[in-house]
Amino acid sequence: MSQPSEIERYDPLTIEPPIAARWAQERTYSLRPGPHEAVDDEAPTFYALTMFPYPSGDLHMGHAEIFTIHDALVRHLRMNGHRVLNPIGWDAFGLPAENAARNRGADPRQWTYANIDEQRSTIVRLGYSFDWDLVLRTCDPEYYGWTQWLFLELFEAGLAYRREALVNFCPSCSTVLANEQVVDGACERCSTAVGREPRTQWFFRITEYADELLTDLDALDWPERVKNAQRAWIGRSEGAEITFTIRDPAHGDEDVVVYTTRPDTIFGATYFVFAPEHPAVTRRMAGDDEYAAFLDEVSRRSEIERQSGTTGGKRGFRLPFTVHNPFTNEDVPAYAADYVLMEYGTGAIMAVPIGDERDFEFARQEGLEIRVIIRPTDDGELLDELDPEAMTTAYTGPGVMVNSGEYDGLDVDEAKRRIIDDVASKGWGRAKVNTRLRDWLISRQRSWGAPIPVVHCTMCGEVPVPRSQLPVRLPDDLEFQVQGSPLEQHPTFKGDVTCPSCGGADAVRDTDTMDTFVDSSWYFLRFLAPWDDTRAWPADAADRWLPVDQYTGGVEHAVLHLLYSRFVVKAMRDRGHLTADEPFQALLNQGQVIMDGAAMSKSKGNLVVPGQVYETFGADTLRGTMLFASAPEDDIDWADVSPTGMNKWLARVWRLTLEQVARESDGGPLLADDAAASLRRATAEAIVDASAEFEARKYNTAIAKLMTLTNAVLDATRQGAGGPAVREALEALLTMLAPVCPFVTEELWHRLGHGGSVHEEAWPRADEDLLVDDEVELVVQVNGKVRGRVMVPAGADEAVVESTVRADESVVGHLDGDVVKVVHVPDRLVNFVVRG
RNA sequence: GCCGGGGUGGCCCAAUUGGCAGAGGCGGCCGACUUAAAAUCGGUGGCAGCUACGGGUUCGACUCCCGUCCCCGGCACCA
Repeated sequence: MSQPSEIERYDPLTIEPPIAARWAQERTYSLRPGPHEAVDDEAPTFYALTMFPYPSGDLHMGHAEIFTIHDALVRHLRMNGHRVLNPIGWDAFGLPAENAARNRGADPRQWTYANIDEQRSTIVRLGYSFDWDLVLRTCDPEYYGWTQWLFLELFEAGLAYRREALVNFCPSCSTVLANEQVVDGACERCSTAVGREPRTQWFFRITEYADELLTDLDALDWPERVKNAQRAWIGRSEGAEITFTIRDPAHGDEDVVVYTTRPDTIFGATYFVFAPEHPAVTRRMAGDDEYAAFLDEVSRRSEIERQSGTTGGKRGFRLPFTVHNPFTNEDVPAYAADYVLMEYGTGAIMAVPIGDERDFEFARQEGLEIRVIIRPTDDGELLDELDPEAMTTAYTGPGVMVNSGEYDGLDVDEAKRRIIDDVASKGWGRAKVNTRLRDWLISRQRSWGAPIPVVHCTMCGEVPVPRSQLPVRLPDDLEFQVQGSPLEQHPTFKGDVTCPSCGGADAVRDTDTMDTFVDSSWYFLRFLAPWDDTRAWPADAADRWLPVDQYTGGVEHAVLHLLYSRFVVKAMRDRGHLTADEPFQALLNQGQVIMDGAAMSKSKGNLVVPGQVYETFGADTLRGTMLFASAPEDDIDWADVSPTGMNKWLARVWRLTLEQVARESDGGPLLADDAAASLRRATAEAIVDASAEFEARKYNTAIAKLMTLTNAVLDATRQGAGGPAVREALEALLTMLAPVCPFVTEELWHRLGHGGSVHEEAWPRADEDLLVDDEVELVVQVNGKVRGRVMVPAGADEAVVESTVRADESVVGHLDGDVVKVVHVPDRLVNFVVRG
């Protein structure tokens, strides 16, 4: 038997770095031929993608988790014969770089690239098998020139347009603020109250695709909660638009349209509400100081509420005119109130307190009439009439119409249909589908982003920059420590341009940049050929690889990034640049890495960084710990996991392998036949079990199966014996562990005498013959309680089982009384139902 | 309020979807080796009443149904 002292210690810090360096240097994991090349090959293709990181510093634990899950998937797929596209890049434009520039005078480009270099070396060190020939950074002109191309495509399709919108504006800093820079309604830098200022902004017309974005969700293999979040965000509803009339002796009458999902309740409309900024109201109220004050208060308040998440009560303003309801032919009071939003529907509503909780609350608050127009029913049975005095909330359940003229007695659903028909035939309105999805505001008054490729000419108006002049480069010498926009104030960027259309000099560049979500809405396409300076992506490659087969990333992007990417793919499809309908077929949201039940953060002092782990135990231990801690979708509480335990297991695998190597060279003792047979069986079982777990991407339980196999090897070799069965077990163990712990498995594979890489091995197949049993153990239950177990021939029928049980003294004692029924599950259990 | 995910040994967590409740790990305790310690190795976990609680369906329920409690995450005046 080998003495422990002769066995080399497991020393990951020595074995890992050279292997990592070799993989990076030799481009071991580059896809060859590249993704842009068609291959005549039977290997199935698989596009695996992780949400690319933002380079705000070195990798954190969250990155390590997402990359580890992703890399285990990728390596497992490769071993199963897939041709895997596995690129990596950086989402490199954005506010943190600009803030570093403003606050510390750093050059955002240097700051960003330095962080990317750091992240890149950590990625290499941790053994993630990305394709280093397919790398992109969204802040490179070679990338953002094509982001600008995308803008032009959307512009030409009529999907990019400009209109006025309210933006956050700090009067003291004289700059526009992003939403996250507004804290409790004040500027985060100077605490001045932030105003909402109208400014002309670029939008992408994502609402054009609302229906398709909604219906196509059904076919995606995404977590239900993400699909639900998108459904809620799109917010489709069916109803009607109905025209009411403002009765205003002072300014004249005017038609005003409302949107409602409950046209059936129109006879209960006892007042009318406009959004405070509704043009029909602001026009009439111009010069009214009281109204101006109301508007101001409401806009400020809504900003605070939006930031703090509180709802508070409703603010209303009684308007000096009435509104006429075409159905009841009556004039009702008109209000402006903050609970009606200008951006949704038509910005005006008919208020039905009896049937709408918000209207009910406002009516109570203002002492307005609550008119009963529905008689509740339950399964068609009439219930008591509603009593507005006694009600504390609106009634939104089923019922029949009352006090509703010709519609009295109709079921609400029927009334709804009838009223929509009548509205249309009388010319008072029409059926209408609405969504709460708004067009995507992409203008950012920031300078570390892709410039919007448009020139504003006094003669020609908005003129897109010709594709031949892309990219519109960000100047190298931006001065960030200024008030307002650095791009706007740059000496030449804005003004040094002639109109691409008329050639006139009376033109300026647009000085806004695009939302960074634009950058990330198409990067998965650029990966197909990031070096190609003749096109954004090769269409044939897009057809070959899209949609992405597995996208892995955090839930924080449940709506925006994932929705924008879907929109871009559909728009590009309609422009003929690809044929896929969707960017990401399957989505995996990994859990968070937390600490003691709370999010990790520097300020809480509970931050663990990957370096602390891999510099102590090595990358394999970090990776193994991550995957073993929980299923990929579940959170990992770092306080509950044990890198030490993982490290001990890997050291055990190390020792067992080297002992076997030593035995083979010294000619050590062989296992007894029965020990060898039972180890071979354990190996076959482990292959079957672990393979299933890997297929299901349950890496935590997959590792548990590999630990079980390790224990079987340990058990078999306890007396120092070895032989082919041990080698077979170890080789199966190492190949299956390879996707999780790529370094130690590679090293041990070589120690076992193999010249090639373990990562190029095929996934092991179990010898099925080893798994068939002649005899199986059957559980014996009496009245559902386990009373014993018996050995029976595999596949034994009920008669054989029963006679075996009756011959077994240990259980037969429980069988006194009449056996009423026998339930037999072959090879599993038998249950005797006894009475008496 | 709405939507989603949970509640199983001291702890993290499994359980082929209705079929032996504990796989794997952490920790603890006991033991072997050692002069001793570390490392390594072995052993060790719920009694008729056990899977948050109360009912139900079933030969059989962690699993399905009804009700209740608690925890986490997201959305939230969208007419």
